[in-house]
Amino acid sequence: MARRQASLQRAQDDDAPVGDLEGLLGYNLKRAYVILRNDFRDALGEDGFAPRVFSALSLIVQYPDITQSELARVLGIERSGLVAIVDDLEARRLVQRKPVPGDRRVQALAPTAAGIAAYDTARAAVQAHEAARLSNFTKAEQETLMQLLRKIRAVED
Amino acid sequence: MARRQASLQRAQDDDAPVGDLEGLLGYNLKRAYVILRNDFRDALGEDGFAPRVFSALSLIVQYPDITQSELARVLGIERSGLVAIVDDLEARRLVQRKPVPGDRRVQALAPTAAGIAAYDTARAAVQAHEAARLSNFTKAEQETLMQLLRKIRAVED
DNA sequence: TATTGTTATACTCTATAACTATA
DNA sequence: TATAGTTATAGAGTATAACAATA
Repeated sequence: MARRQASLQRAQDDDAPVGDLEGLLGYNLKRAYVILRNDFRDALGEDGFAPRVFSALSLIVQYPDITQSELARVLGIERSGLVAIVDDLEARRLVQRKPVPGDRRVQALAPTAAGIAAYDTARAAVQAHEAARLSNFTKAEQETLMQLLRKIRAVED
Repeated sequence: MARRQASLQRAQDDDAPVGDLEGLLGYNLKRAYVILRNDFRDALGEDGFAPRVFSALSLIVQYPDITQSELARVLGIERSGLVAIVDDLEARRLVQRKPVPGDRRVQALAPTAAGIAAYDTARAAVQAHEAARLSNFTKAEQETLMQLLRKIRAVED
């Protein structure tokens, strides 16, 4: 604990906190995550998709007839939380719940044509904002960062 | 959009989503952040510090007599949100609000002896959990990851 | 008995706006 | 006029528990 009682000058320059927090992965992840989440909202505008809704739509478009339970598991959220997300997408006529022959408990989720189009538009906007945010990164740095972030997930208990 | 209608097999293996989302920084950040946040809670236990309270305590311990406004700015949150955090720390007798001679609007924040001890304990626990989470990372990878995450903040608007 | 989708509920996090006391 | 701290409030986001229909 040698840095205690140091000056706050460096922190006052920018909004870069100093000291122990800088050395903690959780803290650095949180700060970076908040920046990207705000970028996301800027990219999709006032009544654009919430991040979770975008992620759900992405999977429904890419894996049509995915069920809600599968979707919840893949996204790492609760089934109950998915209801409002799918309600949202269905209210916008971007996704449709369909009965599955052979198991009447299950609802398969399929994108409408409008859903596919809306997803492509949103994805392009998000990707553009991310590219702008990473404009000071080399391609190699971008790839390394993504790879290391995925590596954290690889060990998940 | 070539991957559309592909199989969900890979996603079903683990909880690793596939497709477009994997290529988005925001998504990868969110997933990694959630893992580290859960680790943080495991590290500090049932009624341990919330992440924000821990961060505030960290700065108060390292920069005693920091004001609430400075603290809010450094942490990137609103002044109003800091009240409950400092209330929490003061209720636990870990931090004290002190009047500042010369400007009676300001409250300086100072850690108590118990606050310093509690911080050191908590920090050690968090660091241990982070080290465990990163056990499959080389030292160089850990350093690269931290550096790239900080680099995202460096361009913040 | 177990699973899918659902509802109800509550709790955390956080931003906005307005207030007060000081400057 | 502007700033520090505060209060009230509301909106996300998300987890838990319980339920009905179905397997």
